[in-house]
Amino acid sequence: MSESTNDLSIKDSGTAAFSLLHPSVQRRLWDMKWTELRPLQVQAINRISLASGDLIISAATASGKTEAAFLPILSKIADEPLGSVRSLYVGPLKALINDQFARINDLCHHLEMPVHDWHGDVSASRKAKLLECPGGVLLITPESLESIFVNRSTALRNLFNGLRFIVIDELHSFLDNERGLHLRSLLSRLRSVIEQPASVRTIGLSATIGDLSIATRYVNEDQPQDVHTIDDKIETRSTKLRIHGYCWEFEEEDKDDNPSVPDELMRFAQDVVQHCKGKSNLIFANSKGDIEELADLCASIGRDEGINDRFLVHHGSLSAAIREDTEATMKEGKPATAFCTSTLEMGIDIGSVSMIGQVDPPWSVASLKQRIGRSGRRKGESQILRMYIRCHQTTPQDDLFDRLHLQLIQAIAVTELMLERWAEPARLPVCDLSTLTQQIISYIFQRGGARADELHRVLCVAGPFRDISTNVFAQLLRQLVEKDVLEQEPEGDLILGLLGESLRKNKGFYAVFNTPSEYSVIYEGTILGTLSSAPEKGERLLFAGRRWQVIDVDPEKLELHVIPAHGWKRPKFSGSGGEIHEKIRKKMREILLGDKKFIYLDDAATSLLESARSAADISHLSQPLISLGPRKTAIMTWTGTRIQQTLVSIFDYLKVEATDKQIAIVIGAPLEKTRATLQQLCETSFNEKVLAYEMLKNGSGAPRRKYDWLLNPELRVTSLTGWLDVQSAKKNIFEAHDDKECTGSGP
DNA sequence: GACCTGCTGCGGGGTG
Repeated sequence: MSESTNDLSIKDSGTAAFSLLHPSVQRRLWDMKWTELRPLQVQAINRISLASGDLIISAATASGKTEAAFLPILSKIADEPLGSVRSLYVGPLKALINDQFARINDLCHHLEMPVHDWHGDVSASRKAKLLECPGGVLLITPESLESIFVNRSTALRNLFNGLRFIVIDELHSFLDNERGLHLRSLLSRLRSVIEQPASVRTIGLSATIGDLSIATRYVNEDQPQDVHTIDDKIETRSTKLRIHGYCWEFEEEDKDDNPSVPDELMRFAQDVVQHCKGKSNLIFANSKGDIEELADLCASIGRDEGINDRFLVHHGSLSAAIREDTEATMKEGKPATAFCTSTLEMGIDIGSVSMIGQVDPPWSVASLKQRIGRSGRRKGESQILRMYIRCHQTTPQDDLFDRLHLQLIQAIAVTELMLERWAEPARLPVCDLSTLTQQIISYIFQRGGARADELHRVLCVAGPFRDISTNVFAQLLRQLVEKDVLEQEPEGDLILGLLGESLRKNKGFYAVFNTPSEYSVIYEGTILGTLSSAPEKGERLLFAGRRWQVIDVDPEKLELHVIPAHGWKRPKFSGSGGEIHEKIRKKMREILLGDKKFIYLDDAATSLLESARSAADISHLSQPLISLGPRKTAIMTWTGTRIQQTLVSIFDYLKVEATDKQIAIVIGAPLEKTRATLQQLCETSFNEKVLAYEMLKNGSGAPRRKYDWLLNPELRVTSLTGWLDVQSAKKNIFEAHDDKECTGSGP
């Protein structure tokens, strides 16, 4: 080795940590001309090299988390012989795995360490190579890990028997959804296959999250208190913020093929183009339709004004080729703006971005934080965020909730909460019988059959489905036998029935999340992406940042053929939204009823806030109940999506007409009658099951999971009761009701 | 009113 440690100026704090690394890893860092280890990396190296147990590294994007984990991991497994994968890396995206594969391979330059990747785009021959000679590091998606359990069950033990580390990247993206539950189940099943599961350490890499206790429970449910956390909260980059307000009369949808563009919409798009000009930018919007529409409008303004910047699109309904094209253009570093959904929120490297735009408020503070983190990644640069908020033009005769400009108020609320360094704590999913069903099928197929008590032990006692009682589990098994998903053999073993076998054979089996079938949009044999519903033949269409005309619709093959055209029409996508946390709505109350000034608002936003506040004042919004005329009363709930939905189902049950108005529930009854209803509500004790039945009957608001259609009503209700929040809903009403009694004055 | 994520086995045909 020609270099000596003297050539390095790795700072003192890092020297000791550096000395803990394997000589070949050290040598690679010299090659790469690293001059220092970041504090986060020093901590992680010490922890992984010198201690035992699980670990969570929580830090902003681009803080060097991957190296923090893999420098010491590679050092520890460097001299282990082949014969088993030593470190399993699970990532949520194929693109992320490709990125990380290159980075980890790079670190292994001087090591005799194989690095394997396994996901849907990896060739069968590469997969065969791993199966033939397992060793080193394996990077994989949860779905591909599932495919190993289903299709390579005999190779499982051989592959993983000597496993030492499990790394879960972007851990925050797994905490509160079915996919994360799926992954937990797979990892728990993996441990049950290997000889010394206790010696496997789990390391989670996460963006900064609100509540680390959920993440520690995710990583080690038995001993969450033993999970060490490295929380790198230091945000050295400064943030520049601006909220721009716009206000116009929105047109009804579904007009002709060339809708006119209102002046204020034009002003908004021109502002976006001005702010973006000559730089690299990401503009996030809340819907794919918005993205297509705005990208088209900005591109045409750019052309008219002779601006050479590119305006691109990126969202989940576009083909991989188009998305990769956008990513590549962004990476080039030439002036370009990508209009995108949360597809560009996570850690894929798209180079340096100078400005982040957000059209309308984001649904969560956590997501806003992630988005801002994508800008100002060069040393010394600040993060720049511009929010563009579109509001309805209103007159005093309009609906109260339109006059409150809730979009703007929500934008200020998430901004304020972000400045307070708060973010939504995740909630682990409860009573997810759909994902449990998928795991039952998977386990039975892996083992070629299983007894009921064995299934229960593996999935519900050792695995993550602990919140499901023995009784409900038995009911579920009976139901699955009834539906022919499972069959019981005379000796008592459960095997797959006809339906179970066909579900398992379907290539969609490996994912636990819902994916409805959609139309492919095709131009000259190339698939541009997908649409959930087909426009009529001859209609115009904005798609993938270009204008098209539909020339053929094939409902059998689900194909939509298009040719370039001039007119335009916003495309329709289907989707269900997320949940808004109650703290955001509480903050909105504070903003609407207070008089605090916000320096980051532009003039238009400031005057919209003023008019919202005066509407709030005139309508006595601080009161818990507001009369909206002879037949309508608003109950001011100021709470999150889940409690709102629970309250609506309570009113449905009481046969009272109720509508969710974000910050309130509007009752179809006069004030006095509503007061009586609330009195009744406070005195009644509700059975959650009854409410869940009510919600199921109305078919609205409740989450729909992939295999819910296999459940009978009783099991559906059981899984819904885990989602409803009756206690908090009643508390919300109690407080409002008590408040009224205390103040003794109605509006 | 609204995001995102993932995917195997097998048979047919072509090439060296």
